[in-house]
Amino acid sequence: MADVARLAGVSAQTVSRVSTGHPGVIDSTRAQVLAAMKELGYRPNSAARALKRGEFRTIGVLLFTLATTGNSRTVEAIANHAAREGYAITIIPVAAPTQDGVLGAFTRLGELGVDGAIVILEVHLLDSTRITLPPGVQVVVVDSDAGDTYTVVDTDQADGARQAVRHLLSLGHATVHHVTGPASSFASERRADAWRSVLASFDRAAPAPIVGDWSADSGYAAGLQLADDPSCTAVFASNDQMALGLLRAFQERGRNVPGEISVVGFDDIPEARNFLPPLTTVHQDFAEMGRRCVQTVLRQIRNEVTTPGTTLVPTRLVERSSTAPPPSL
Amino acid sequence: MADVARLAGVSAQTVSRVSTGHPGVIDSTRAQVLAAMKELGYRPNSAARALKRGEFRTIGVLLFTLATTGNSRTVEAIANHAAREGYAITIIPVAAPTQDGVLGAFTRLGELGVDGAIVILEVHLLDSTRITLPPGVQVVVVDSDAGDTYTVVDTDQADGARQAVRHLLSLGHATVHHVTGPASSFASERRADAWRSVLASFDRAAPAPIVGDWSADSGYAAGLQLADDPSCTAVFASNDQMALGLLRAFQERGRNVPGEISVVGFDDIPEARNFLPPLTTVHQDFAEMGRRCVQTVLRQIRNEVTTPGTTLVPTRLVERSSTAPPPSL
DNA sequence: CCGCACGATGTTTACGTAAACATTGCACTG
DNA sequence: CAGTGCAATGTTTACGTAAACATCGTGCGG
Repeated sequence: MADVARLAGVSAQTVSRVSTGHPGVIDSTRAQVLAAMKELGYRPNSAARALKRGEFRTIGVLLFTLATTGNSRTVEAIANHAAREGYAITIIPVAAPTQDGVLGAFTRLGELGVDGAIVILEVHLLDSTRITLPPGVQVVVVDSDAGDTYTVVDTDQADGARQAVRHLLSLGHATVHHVTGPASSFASERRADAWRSVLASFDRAAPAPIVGDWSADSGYAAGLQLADDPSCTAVFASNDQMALGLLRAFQERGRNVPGEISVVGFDDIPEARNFLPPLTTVHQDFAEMGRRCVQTVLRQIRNEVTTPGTTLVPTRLVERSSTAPPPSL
Repeated sequence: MADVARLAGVSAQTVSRVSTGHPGVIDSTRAQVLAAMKELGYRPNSAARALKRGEFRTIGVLLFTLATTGNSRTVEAIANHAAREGYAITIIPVAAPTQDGVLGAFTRLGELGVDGAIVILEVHLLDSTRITLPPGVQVVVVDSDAGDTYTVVDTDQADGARQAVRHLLSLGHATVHHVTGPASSFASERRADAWRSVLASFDRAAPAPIVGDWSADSGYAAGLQLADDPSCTAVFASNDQMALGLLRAFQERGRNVPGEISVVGFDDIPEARNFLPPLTTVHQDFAEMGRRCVQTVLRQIRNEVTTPGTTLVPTRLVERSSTAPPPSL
């Protein structure tokens, strides 16, 4: 900066004013400074800026994996909205889905130069008293019911699942089987709860759910099991990948979808409309998730206040060709 | 830090020594300092650290989207390996796949406090003379042939495509159709080139390729076209999503896969093994990609030298159930 | 028993920026 | 034409840390 000032024949402060776009610099001066900056290839040093300003203009995103569609799309939306607000995002991978892994990630978060953080983690990993948030770092949590402690933004899991199950029942199915995500997942738990409660509200017996792990393979395994149960005419899978596995299993066992069995997924990944048959599924608005996360953290950062509470992002059922009335009708 | 020093009854420098794990501090002193840190909830200020040390321990990742499997899995691997080396990663989304979008991203990169960067972009967006790299920022490029200018790490696209095409020819197919990715994609171009050259080396005519856009929908559209061509018995799709679309189109048109038509994809996304039928595809090792990217940038950062050149990550064909000899045999 | 060497700790300083305050000069008013 | 006010620019200082150098004390060899 000093070099630029010298070359432009002004003070360092004027250079600073130009580089921050401050008003009160006459055009001719500004032009000189800009020329000098260009000639010397000057770039403001962000560390010094952050030090001086006391803010980093960076948001940390803590997550365990980017491999799930939901996470990667949420992160993408977060990155885009943050960029629009002039914030960068830093990914902080959680080494292992354990208390220690989370603890380590939070430690790094604290050392990292971040004004706020978005935590995309199963909540039960968060409730440890050992985790101390870096002071001054505002946090927003996704996929969690910690609404009384943290600020939470989440997809309306329950409503999505309700729509799925009601859709199947309204087609005439006697009941709906369910393939869940892993037990550790809050989202999966919510969806299962909603599934159970809708069945209960219609006085239908809830078959024992089959526990999957989000992978298509686990859906396939579940499908092999369900295919042999002639009473099974409708399955609600907790995500689209598992639904894909179901479709394959039913196809291999000669059970026609949707003729004999209907399948509904969750997420509406882009591929879902090209499954065989095209999948009826619950659409999640990941872009909106990201937008609200960013909006919420930024509000907290700017106000320096934490307001616990949960924001729900609505879902909607997308009807395609994997659902139909049961064969008996 | 001053407060901690006062409470512990030592100098600020000693606090610094403890917090950086410097040797030469007697245990009793260290314990006092640590206690004081804990009591006051002290966290080192990373901006000041970065300013003093002249490094940020952060790597920027420039990309256009996280929505493709390849990108998100590569980023995940990058994040994990970087974390292992004590580096954080910052995502810099490119607003639009245009020169201006890229330019903006590079500008932000320069302001961002980053020791190096990994650029996951189509190369033709990079060759603008308007793009000036921030001095001192080392760059590694993915999905590009800019090996003479930048350091490039990439999947061995050509070899993967060659394996796919050779596999189909060795099954007895007279020729192989091809559904490409978007014209702007370097990876797609490479795969198409390899497809063409293998056909040429076997003296087979290359049918006109169909241009897709990576989406399953575009694969479906291509499939509808190909299904009506009775001479088409084998298709190589440039990614798995488009292969999925092909499968649906063929199924809808009553063309049995693999009985009448064989399909090969590229990427080996986790879902591919649960397609109908399970997809033969070229496996990409994204984790290895990420590892090499990080390794390469870090080497550059540490040596402060740029060594142009290309590192290729090998691929391998995974044979599943979507390929078989052509019906005539 | 003196002095030297080394280990432990303290003091000074600089990293690059921007806020706060100081100064300059010019236009406009009475 | 002097005085006033404001716009443009300059000067000083502090942000939190860690390297470099300075100091202190202790143990050991001669």
